[in-house]
Amino acid sequence: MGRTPCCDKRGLKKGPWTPEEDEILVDYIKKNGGHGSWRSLPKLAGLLRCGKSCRLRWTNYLRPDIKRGPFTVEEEKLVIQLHGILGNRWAAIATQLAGRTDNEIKNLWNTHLKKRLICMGLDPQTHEPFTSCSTTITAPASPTTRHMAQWESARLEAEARLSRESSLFNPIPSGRTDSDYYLRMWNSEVGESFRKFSRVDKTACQSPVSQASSSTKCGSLSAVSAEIGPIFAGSSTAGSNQNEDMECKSCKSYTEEMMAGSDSSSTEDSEDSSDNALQLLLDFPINNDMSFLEEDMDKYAMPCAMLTENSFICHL
DNA sequence: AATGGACACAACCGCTCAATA
DNA sequence: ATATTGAGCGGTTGTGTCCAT
Repeated sequence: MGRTPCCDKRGLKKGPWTPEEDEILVDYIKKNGGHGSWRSLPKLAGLLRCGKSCRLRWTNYLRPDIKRGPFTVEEEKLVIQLHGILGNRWAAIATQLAGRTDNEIKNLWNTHLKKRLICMGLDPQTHEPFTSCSTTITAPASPTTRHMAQWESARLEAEARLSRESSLFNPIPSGRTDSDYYLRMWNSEVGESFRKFSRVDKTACQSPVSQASSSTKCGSLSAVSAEIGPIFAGSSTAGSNQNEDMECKSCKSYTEEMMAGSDSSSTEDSEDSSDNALQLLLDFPINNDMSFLEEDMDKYAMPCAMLTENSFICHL
């Protein structure tokens, strides 16, 4: 089927919008209680712009609910976490960040976060360590890289468990994509537990790994939280400060903080629960026991996209 | 002060999808 | 069932700004 151009481009203006054009567009939308048909809007409003251009200008810049200004640390963390689940689905990610546009998030990712992950030795697309191979996971050479690989492994395990536990209660409806499912999950009670425990919970930090392994069979939401908590709390404490792992603005400083966190864990009071959590993370087996993924795979209907996205799990 | 590279952001392009005739 | 259209999405590019040399 052929495609006609969205508009007759002859005589239409391109490039940056002027304040006058912005005003015309905003006035028109205000007066008409909405944009109506984008295709006809430019003509009706008296703009020499393509409808597509008007829509983009409105949704990315002029909309009254747009939140301007730099991204907060929490927002950056959320983008990274959601990207790990949703991939490059910027619009879907944007729905989780009030006032942020897909374009803005995409730019943030391409200019900051992607580079940060690369510096951390992680593939920005898969969030896997670059060092992983198709059959085995080998320990990265440097402690920092190894640490990040462990962090990622912990994240993937938590995601997998979260998925499996949640699927017991909310089977994926047919016709919905896996990532939609994860987004829904993210907004669910389970996701809330996930997010809550991604912040440091010192009590949970003291929970041993055995708690996590035993809870995989109990199927309760609290159990999911209990097992995710220690893992993510551990990851969060890996930085020099709790929950500060994404705060540094450069890869260098980030790496330094990671190193500082690792070093301190061996010297601080062993009763410190956050240190216990850090130790737990550092002791996370590099040849991770992912057997939990193989158990009753069919029964739990692990979404294939996730397995593909986290390909090394697939190959274990 | 001039210049060139890096960076950040806005905007455009092309594709896909859903709705509709 | 098929063709057409409008809207939305993600990738890419263009441009302005900053900073180091």
